[in-house]
Amino acid sequence: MKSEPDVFSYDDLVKKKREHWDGVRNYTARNNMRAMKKGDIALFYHSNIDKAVVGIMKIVKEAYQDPTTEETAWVCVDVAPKEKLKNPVSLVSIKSNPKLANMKLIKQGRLSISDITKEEFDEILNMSKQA
DNA sequence: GCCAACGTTGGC
DNA sequence: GCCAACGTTGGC
Repeated sequence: MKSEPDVFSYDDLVKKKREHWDGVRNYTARNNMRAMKKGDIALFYHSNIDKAVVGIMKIVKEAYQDPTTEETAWVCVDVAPKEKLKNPVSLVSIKSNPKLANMKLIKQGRLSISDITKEEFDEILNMSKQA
């Protein structure tokens, strides 16, 4: 899940303990949120300035009506911080890792919420443990 | 600041 | 139902 860090960063989430992931106005991203289950984990990606995966979150509330709009088409989920990565995993390093060549993050760059395989997730975690 | 990618909208 | 025009996102 992507956010611009100058608007809402992983550290902001840590401070707030939990937050609604609202304002999504893209059907694919919305469908991905609808597929989320309570207890699922997700990566927090800083777009624009950082361009790096910075932390792990967990889904604490499944998709419900987005309070920022009257339109019933849109939903949000609630997320909470789980673990901050010791070393952020940059977009450049993700792109240079052949195991991650098929990641939606790369293949569909504009999509703000994309799904990820367990293999990709584990690979990102591995990379975050290296300096 | 530019541009590529791509989703959305509206005319036909 | 197709497609051109337009708007938005995000990397560079």
